[in-house]
Amino acid sequence: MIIFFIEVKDLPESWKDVFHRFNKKATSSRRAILEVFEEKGQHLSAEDVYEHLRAKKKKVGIATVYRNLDLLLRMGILRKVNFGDGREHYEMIRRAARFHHHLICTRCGQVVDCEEMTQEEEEFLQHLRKELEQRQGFVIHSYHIYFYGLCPRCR
Amino acid sequence: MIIFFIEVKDLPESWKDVFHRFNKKATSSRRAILEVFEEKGQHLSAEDVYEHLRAKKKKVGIATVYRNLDLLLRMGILRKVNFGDGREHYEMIRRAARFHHHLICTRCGQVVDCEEMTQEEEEFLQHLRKELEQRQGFVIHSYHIYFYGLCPRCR
DNA sequence: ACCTCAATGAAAAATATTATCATTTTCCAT
DNA sequence: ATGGAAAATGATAATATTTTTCATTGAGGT
Repeated sequence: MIIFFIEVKDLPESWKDVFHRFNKKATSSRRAILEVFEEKGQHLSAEDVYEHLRAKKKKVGIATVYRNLDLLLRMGILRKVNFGDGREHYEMIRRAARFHHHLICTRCGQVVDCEEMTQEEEEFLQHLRKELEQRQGFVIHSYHIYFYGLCPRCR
Repeated sequence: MIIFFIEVKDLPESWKDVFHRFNKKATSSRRAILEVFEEKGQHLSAEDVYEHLRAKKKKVGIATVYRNLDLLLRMGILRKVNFGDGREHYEMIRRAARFHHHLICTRCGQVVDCEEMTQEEEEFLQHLRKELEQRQGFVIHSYHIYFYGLCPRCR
């Protein structure tokens, strides 16, 4: 019984610890924003997040949304992605580890997440990464592939 | 003598034909913008292009720069690239064919073009493309890889 | 429970991009 | 070459997105 209690209490609380590790306050806005990403998932713009929060009756100012998207970015919880529609989008890196690439329809703008790669693909990219690191003197910590084309409906 | 004349006259004129094929006028602004990309090269923002034009004593309104970047995009001469700095950048596709990836320093924002890939790399990406096309029902016409990390000075 | 400082909301400001419209330029037909 | 129709441009206004300001609120340590 006690073990059960610790489990359900501990799991949703873990973000709090993350904020504390960064000397940031685990405010209700921040938790609500993370909740949106966990529920609604992929690549949301600031406006998207703002709207989803309103839909959940959780009013957070748009400036706070922007501030916290940037914070979560610097904390390494979100990453920026861009589909050429004039606004920045964000997605959880935890999710990005599984859904790595993006396929973008250049006609209707639809964006599809592509699931994880095969072993072979993973190895290839490690190889390419090492080669670029040597050639350019960079330390590469991540990468992102965008594929452009026409979706089933537009082709 | 006649042949010589045709040659030097024809080569710099070829953009004119491209515009005509699209039923667009080969105006001096348009040619000046293309000249900037041919001289200054990679991934310029609208503002970058505008500044380079002024430096060349060629005054083109910023609105015209935006309009023509969009036109050249639709004509398939430029492509958009994005480095998360809040503005769109453009580069020539002709050049993109050789300089394919981008390496972005997440600390100072420096962007490095990476030269063309090996045969092996090219084959791998063709393979990945075909697989995605089948899995998602897309027709993929291009792709773009961004690598993120720290440049030699920031590491 | 209090106190401090970070976080927030509302609104203004800064940036980037697009639309409007009168004027200029291209280019086709003469 | 010249004239005229239509497209392109410049200047500016409008819009969209993101950031800043500053007074007020709230989190979390004591």
